[in-house]
Amino acid sequence: METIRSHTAVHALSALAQEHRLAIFRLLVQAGRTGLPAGQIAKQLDMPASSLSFHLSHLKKGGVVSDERDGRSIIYRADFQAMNRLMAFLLENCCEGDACAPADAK
Amino acid sequence: METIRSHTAVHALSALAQEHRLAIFRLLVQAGRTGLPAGQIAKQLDMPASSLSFHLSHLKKGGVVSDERDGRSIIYRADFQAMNRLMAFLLENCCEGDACAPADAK
DNA sequence: TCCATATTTCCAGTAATATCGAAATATAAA
DNA sequence: TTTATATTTCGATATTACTGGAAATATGGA
Repeated sequence: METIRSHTAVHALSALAQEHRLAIFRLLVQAGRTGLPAGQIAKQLDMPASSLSFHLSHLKKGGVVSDERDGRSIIYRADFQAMNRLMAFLLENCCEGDACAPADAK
Repeated sequence: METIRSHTAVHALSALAQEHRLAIFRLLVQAGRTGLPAGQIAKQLDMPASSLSFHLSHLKKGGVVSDERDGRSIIYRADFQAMNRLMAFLLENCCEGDACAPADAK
């Protein structure tokens, strides 16, 4: 797995660091590979189309979701690879190689 | 492992969603259980004491680091348990129980 | 072509966040 | 008790983010 840069991680994190966007992302996580069209997300989370669109583009720029047009809908999906890279980055080189605190903390 | 609430996750994520704070956090991750005094962090990342303090308190409020006074220094440590909870929350109930996309994406 | 549906872009107002010097606080050493 | 060190709080300013209605764009169906 390739490693990411710090500012890439910041973008991903700030994409997720907002109630609405986190809710959108988690909905997409649950939807899995199938994903969800924007309209479905708007309906399930009860938000105005313009707000949703604003947040979706933020999530996309942050690299944590992808989009694909399907007819007049646009399907959004969580990017699981990106998430795994982000998590690896957060705990990179942890604990100076000692008995690993993250692992023990589980 | 207990589960966290959405707004707890947002606080943790926005704590990490900033270049300086992410750098501080990753430094603390590398330091492991030992942690680092604020002054050491300031020196290694070359930032003004007031800025560092602002960011440290943000990280603390976000629950991703803890602090402990030691003489006139204050030792900061990454909270690995909190991180594990956060990561679990992000991928909660993924993929409707199908073959799991996050696992495959590794 | 003309209309309906799905989504995005634009805009302006409002709110939240980042910065860092100076002053304040807490602890330890002389 | 005076002085030095470590860190935080205050305050003013600058920047960035959030919101949602209205208009624009893209697609598909009649």
